[in-house]
Amino acid sequence: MVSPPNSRTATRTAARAEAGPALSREAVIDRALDLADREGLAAVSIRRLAQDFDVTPMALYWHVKNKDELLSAMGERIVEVVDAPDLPTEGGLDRLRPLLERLVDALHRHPGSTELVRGTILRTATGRQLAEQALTILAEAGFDRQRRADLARAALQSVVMLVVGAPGAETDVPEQDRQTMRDRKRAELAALPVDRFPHLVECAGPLTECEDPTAYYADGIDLFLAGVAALATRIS
Amino acid sequence: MVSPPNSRTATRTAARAEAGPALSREAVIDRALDLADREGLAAVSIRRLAQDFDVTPMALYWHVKNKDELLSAMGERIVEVVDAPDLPTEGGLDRLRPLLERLVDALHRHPGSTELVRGTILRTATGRQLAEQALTILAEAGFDRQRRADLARAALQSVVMLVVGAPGAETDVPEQDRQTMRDRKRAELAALPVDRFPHLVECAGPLTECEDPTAYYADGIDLFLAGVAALATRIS
DNA sequence: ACCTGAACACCGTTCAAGT
DNA sequence: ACCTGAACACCGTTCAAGT
Repeated sequence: MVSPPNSRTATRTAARAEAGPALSREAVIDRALDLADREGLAAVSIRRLAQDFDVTPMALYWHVKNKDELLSAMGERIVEVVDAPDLPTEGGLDRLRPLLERLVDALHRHPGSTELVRGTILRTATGRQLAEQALTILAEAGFDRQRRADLARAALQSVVMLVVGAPGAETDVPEQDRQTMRDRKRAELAALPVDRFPHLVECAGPLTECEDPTAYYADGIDLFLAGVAALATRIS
Repeated sequence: MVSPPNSRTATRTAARAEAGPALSREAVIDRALDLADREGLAAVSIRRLAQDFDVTPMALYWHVKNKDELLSAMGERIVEVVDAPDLPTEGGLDRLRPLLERLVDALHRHPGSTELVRGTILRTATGRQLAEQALTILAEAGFDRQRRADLARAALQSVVMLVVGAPGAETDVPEQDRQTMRDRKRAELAALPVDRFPHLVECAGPLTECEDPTAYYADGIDLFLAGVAALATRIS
């Protein structure tokens, strides 16, 4: 029994059929994002990705410059899908809300890589568009240059923080271990001495698990907007 | 010419004299924190630390369980130095301010490792004390269990965010390259088309460099407290 | 109690070479 | 244009052995 002349290619093609699309820059980035969501950002390695594509590690270097560039591209990719809203000419600070909501939605699709967004947001087209819109709204609300820069930054960072810091967001650990991890944390808090940490014990549940993500994100955005609105009344 | 019987020990002792204190769990953690501040968290490796102590990598495993435990210990160490204030019985939500201020001060001492705090804060004694105090204040302000859990979490995370997300905080890059990096970013923003990104161009400076850190942190805490205060008036 | 030596399974990356 | 092979310098970690 002899192997067919191109058995190696054949098996590779078969593996690709399982693995999905052929090697390309886009495919690499998407696969890296999925991998990060499933097993954590630490699981993303050039060699691991190459294995998934049934290709040698060096093949990836044709499509991405190096690992740093891959990580940047992942962050940029997450933001680029945001469909930035048109900026109404009226509406005051409330016009910030749709910006933040859309960004949350985009980040929430890839929580495992959301922290990468922090470093890339001002380098992507849509990220810059969102920042420009935020700065415009803040300028019209009367904030000076320094203040609106800080508030725009805080807006974007708060959104990132909401996602990566959500209760029960253990994105650094493989998917199947996450619930175990949450349960362990919760039990740890619940077992604290009640006389010294009554509130921590009482809040063990809501501190370790997010029952209603929609409400969580809405409340998070509310908090930020309430803060900005309060500061705005102080200056006028 | 023969070497003295214990020449190896002698040179090692000499190296230690340069390197500082002898090997110990505390020393390892402190050195790791300093290394992270100078060269970024990525520069912290077991082997690199061992080299700094003039010792084999395996020697470290006597003092720390593994690298993960070292990273946790670094985060815990940063928080443990906080001298949690006594909680006044009166004063309302403003009592949150000293909590956040002291945490900012502590984090600010090790910006390169501050992100590690996110995962360890509820596992340290002082972290739990701060959280318990925050929850107490929020409970007395009338927030329900779910809300005060989310707000306490937001409080601690906002502080972390303020430090790691400060303009010009390029903690992932070696110390000597940071100014260059900031200048590059600023130039990039300033070079954007003025017709499409007028505010981004205008704010290129304040977005990439922090002129007055004290004011920056104070304003950041103000923003959060203003938000919480506004939410508090909505429920009562 | 504290440290070393040898070994293993990973990692990113370069460079010349293949098709 | 796109991929491979070989090689290099790193990394975390285990285990048995030394003192």
